[in-house]
Amino acid sequence: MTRGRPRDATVADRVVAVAGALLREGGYAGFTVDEVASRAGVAKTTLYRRWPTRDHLVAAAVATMLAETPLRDTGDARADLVRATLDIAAGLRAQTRALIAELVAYGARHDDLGSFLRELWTQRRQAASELIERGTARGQLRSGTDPAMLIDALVGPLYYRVLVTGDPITDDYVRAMADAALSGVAGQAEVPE
Amino acid sequence: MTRGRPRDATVADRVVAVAGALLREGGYAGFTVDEVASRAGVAKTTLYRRWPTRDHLVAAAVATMLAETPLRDTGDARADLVRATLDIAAGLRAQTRALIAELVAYGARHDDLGSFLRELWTQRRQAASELIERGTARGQLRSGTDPAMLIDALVGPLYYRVLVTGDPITDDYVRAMADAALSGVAGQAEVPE
DNA sequence: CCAATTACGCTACTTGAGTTGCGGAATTCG
DNA sequence: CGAATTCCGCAACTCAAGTAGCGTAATTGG
Repeated sequence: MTRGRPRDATVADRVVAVAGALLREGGYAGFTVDEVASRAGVAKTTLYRRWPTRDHLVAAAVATMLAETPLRDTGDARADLVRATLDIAAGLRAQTRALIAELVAYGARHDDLGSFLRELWTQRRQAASELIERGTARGQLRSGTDPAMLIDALVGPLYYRVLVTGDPITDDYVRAMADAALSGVAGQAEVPE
Repeated sequence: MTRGRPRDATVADRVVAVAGALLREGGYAGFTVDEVASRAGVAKTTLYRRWPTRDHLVAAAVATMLAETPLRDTGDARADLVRATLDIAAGLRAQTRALIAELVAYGARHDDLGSFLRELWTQRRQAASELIERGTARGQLRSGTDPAMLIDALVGPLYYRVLVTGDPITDDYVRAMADAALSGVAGQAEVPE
């Protein structure tokens, strides 16, 4: 069907794997496109034919690194949300702050890359929204709770601490903040238990 | 007292002014050290003798750009906090997202620069903390309110929206979120009015 | 088999960040 | 004044991101 020489299907996998390894090794520093190309046994130009900038390459590597921590729906919306928030906090602690910050900066630099990253977050937020709506339907959260605002209230302070203030994120902190958000934004359950 | 040739005191002012102008003009892109040096009539080496990296230079320029929106204490802690949060939201809207994101990334890249920036935020947070404590003392906020957590709840979602999700920040959104934080984290006033 | 087509590798290039070395200018102390 | 000291400008350099041109390999259609 397609006329010319087919793309080497192994290139993408090899490159992303090498890129991820380099990021884990030396973090943001020590990540050069030349090194990725050399280690993956690919010409730099080939690399640029698939990922238009270094930032795109980093983003691709990080996207595959994001362990998909699934969002469980046990029927207790509050407990599930607290758990999910704790998971996110753990992820933010584990992944170097620098990597998160770089990703954010990349997203701001390139519109297309920003859309790509926002797409990633949106998928995860979508699942959380549905969980919140089910919880609302069950009467575990105040009716009229805006899912987006609740998510912002739960997750926003975490990113703020990691990216801006640098304050530590303890599990106690997360729990306290989640309780506050659930009582403030989500209000009291109308039909307690 | 000091022996050798004194530093040209006008250099810093000129450079920071030029840097700020360049940032306003072309945003993050189009900001090159060479261009700053050339426009300020200073050798690039001189520039690097004062600011160790380009990031430091950008940070210095932005720091002076930060219009010090004062935090007023009218005696009504809740109203003052809502107002301050609206001011911050306005600032986040005005300054290009890219600039904020770059600053965050810079802070993550260089420890020293990160400390410098965190120092900036800390100063402003300190003033807010004191306002919250006065409000608590007046009984306008639940006693035992943790100032840091309240600030996180107020401001965190804003940065989260700007940096991560890209969702817009309307005044209505800010007000709703502030109300929720003030009822959730700060609880009800023990001595209403 | 042959032409068109597409992917790949290689070399060389441009641009901007950051460094190095040196000579000259300004200032203080003796 | 002269020596020590510190700042400045200049030119040349290294390094990494990203680009351009060209030759070649692989594949499909005729």
